Parts: sequence; structure tokens; C-alpha cells
Amino acid sequence: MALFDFSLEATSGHARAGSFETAHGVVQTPVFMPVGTHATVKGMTPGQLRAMMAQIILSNTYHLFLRPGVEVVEAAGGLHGFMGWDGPILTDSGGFQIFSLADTLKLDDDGVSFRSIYDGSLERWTPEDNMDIQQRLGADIVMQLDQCAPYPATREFVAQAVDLSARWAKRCLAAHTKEDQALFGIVQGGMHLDLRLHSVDRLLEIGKESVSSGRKDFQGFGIGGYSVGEDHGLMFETLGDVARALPEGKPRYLMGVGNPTTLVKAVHAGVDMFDCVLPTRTARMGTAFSSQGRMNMRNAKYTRDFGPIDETCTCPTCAGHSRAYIRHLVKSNEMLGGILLTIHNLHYLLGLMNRARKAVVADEYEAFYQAWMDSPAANDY
RNA sequence: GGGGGUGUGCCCGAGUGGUUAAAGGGGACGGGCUGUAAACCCGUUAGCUAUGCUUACCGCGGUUCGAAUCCGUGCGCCCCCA
Repeated sequence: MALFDFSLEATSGHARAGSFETAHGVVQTPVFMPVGTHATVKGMTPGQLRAMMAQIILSNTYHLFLRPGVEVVEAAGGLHGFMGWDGPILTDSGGFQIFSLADTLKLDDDGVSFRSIYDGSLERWTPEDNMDIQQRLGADIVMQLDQCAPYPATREFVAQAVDLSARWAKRCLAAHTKEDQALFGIVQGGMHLDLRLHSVDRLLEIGKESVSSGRKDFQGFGIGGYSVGEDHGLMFETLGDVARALPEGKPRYLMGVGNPTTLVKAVHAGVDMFDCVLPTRTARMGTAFSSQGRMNMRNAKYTRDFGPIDETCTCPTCAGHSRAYIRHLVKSNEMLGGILLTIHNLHYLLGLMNRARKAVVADEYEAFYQAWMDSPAANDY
């Protein structure tokens, strides 16, 4: 099987179980990708990530481009060599950062100018620049440069973002040459189904044209522009139709979504891949995921609670440390608190995706989904 | 024994006559976090029969229309000299 050929191994309703190969190993879906923005999943060593069976991690072009700079990462042998992680890596293009946090960005037909969050210096990317940077960073999967519309936004604005993203998708695809690296296109369109479907059509068309001229196709698709502030659940009014409009034989990656119930529901809708800072960030802030729902470990009720965070959890944190101890660490601002909770939360989400995959393979996803929705864990998200 | 200083809400601490139920910080308590500018941000923190009332700045007494703020006195603590 060629690199990145998506093998759809089982389906259960709309839910899918698949796999694809990268130069750094196989990825089995559905999969959650821990986020390591600055070439590190905050608080985790690569060894710890391996131990919790993280299959693939995400890093960020925007941040690495600004610091330490592409040259440094490239000289270190690419991201894998630089950070000491030999498993698959996906880099986001940085489009999300440019549009969500740079208030001084300037958009023109050819590209985007933006200011560094670190020192305010002016930077400029065309889609071709972005591809060059991501190829040199050397992740296994890279994302096209796109424009992520905020929420709320006018329909006109969202439509314009769809159009720009599609034009950039075409240029990214044309500029991408690295053979052992996959390029994913990104669907935009906000909460408008027709714009979403139009966005999908544009991407499929672009891929087709590229293939017919003897060049490569997108090897998967990101679904961007959700979880940008809209009401909880609004996404699901369109997500299923969007996911299923994408080709069956390519992985579908819902970008930036990571709370447990949303993952269960999105897999139900036909999504294969996820990334999110939620498990790691909330861990550092003192929140634990559990089969009983979210737990704020700062709460006084855990002061003398010497049981594990989650009785049903098999992670190292739950195996060796009590709620009372973790509460104490968090309250004392000890870094170990964040580390232990990060281990636990990632283990929890990775395990959830693992169980989801097994349910799909057994063709029991509907029951799995229902059981989740009826469980106390579902209420809290 | 003499001289000087000081005593504020759970803690530290600002405040020297009214706009002070009392700044600020800490602690405590609660909430938030979704392609990471986040080991971060926000709120609450005297009581009550609660758009008002009561109690509060070491105790007691006084000055004043009005005192955490001024005076007297007692007590505690700190520093210097003997």
C-alpha cells in the first residue's frame, strides 16, 4: 500500500474505521492528535506520548516559523529529529493563527501579511511560501493555507473565505512536491451548508484537475471553521452532510475539536481525525476528563479524596496518584499537577478513540454512541 | 527605668476627619478554557428578615453634625538608650 492511501476497514452507520501509512508509521482512525504547537506537547516527553499510544501529533507552522525559524528545524533534521518524536506529525498551516490572532493582517490576492506575535515584525506568506515552509519543517501531513472565518460572520464574509481558501488550495497543491508528505485541503463555509458543500466541490474539482494534469491530489481533507464560538451543537446541523460529501476513500479531519462528546458525535457523523488543545490545556488549568464528566481538581471536595481521578482509568496518573494529591499539586502550582493531568486527559481521549474504533470494527457504533450519550460523561460537555 | 514606633477584614498591607463595608496583594471558594501569545483568565470573599439595615479598622472613654483617621487611657507587639 502506498503512503497515505486511506484504507477504509470498516463502517458502522456513518462511523468509519480506517488506516493510512506515513513515513513514520501507520495511523489508525478514528484518531485524536495531541497538539504540540511549539514542537512539544506541553509537559509531555516523546516517551510519555509513545507510552500512551499517541499515534500522531500536531505541531504548528506559524509558531515554528517565527521561533526557532525554519532553518533551525531543518538543520535539526526536520521536526522529527528536532523534537525527538519519530512517529507521524501533522503541521497546521498557520492560517488559523494569522486570522484569529493577528489584528494587523493584510490580505491581498496573492497572499497575506501579518505581524509576529513575538516581536511584531512584519511577515508575509503566499500559499507557495507556506508550502515551502511546511515541506522544510518536514511533517508527514501538512495542511493547505486557508482562511478561517470567525463566528459570527456575515454570509458574504464566509463566502469570500471559502473562495480565497479554494484558490489557495489550488496553489498549495501545485506548489507541494514532497513525496513522503501528504497535503490536506480544507473545507470552509461556516455554518452554511450550501457554502460548505460548495467548498467541498471546489476542492474536489481542484484535485481532479491536478490529477488529470499528471500531478498529485489532496490525500485528505480538513474540515475547518467549526468550534469558533458558535453555540454548542450548531456544528452538527451541517457536519454530517459536509463529512459525507467528502470522498469515502480519504481521511476527514475535523480541525480543532476535542471535547469527548463532540468526538463521539463527530465520529458518528463520519469524521476520522481530530486535534484539540482542550485535553492538554484544561489539564494544565486543573480539569480532568472522567467517565463521570469533567472534574475541576481545584474543588474543595477533593481535599481528602484519596481515590484515583477515575476508577475505570488505566493511565499512570490514576494508577499511582490520588485526587487529593493532584488537587494539592494544582493548588500549589506545581508543574507535576499539569503533567499528571495531561497524561490522564490524553490517555482518556486516546482511549476513547480506541474504543470508538473497536465499536466501528464490531459494527456496534450506534450502541456505543447511545451508551455514551446516556452516560454521565456526556452531560458535562 | 527613659525615648520612639506600631496595632486595619482569614493573612499581609494602603488609607490621617465625610465620596470607606474600607485600595492592592495573598489565601480560600467557584467558574471558564475547542486547527495553544494560556502552568492562564474571570468572578465571589462581614452578616441579615437584603434597592435597606446591622456590625466592623486592639479595648474603653472622649472631641465632632460625622472618626479606621483627632484626644485621653489601658493592653499587646517592635526598635533604641540605660
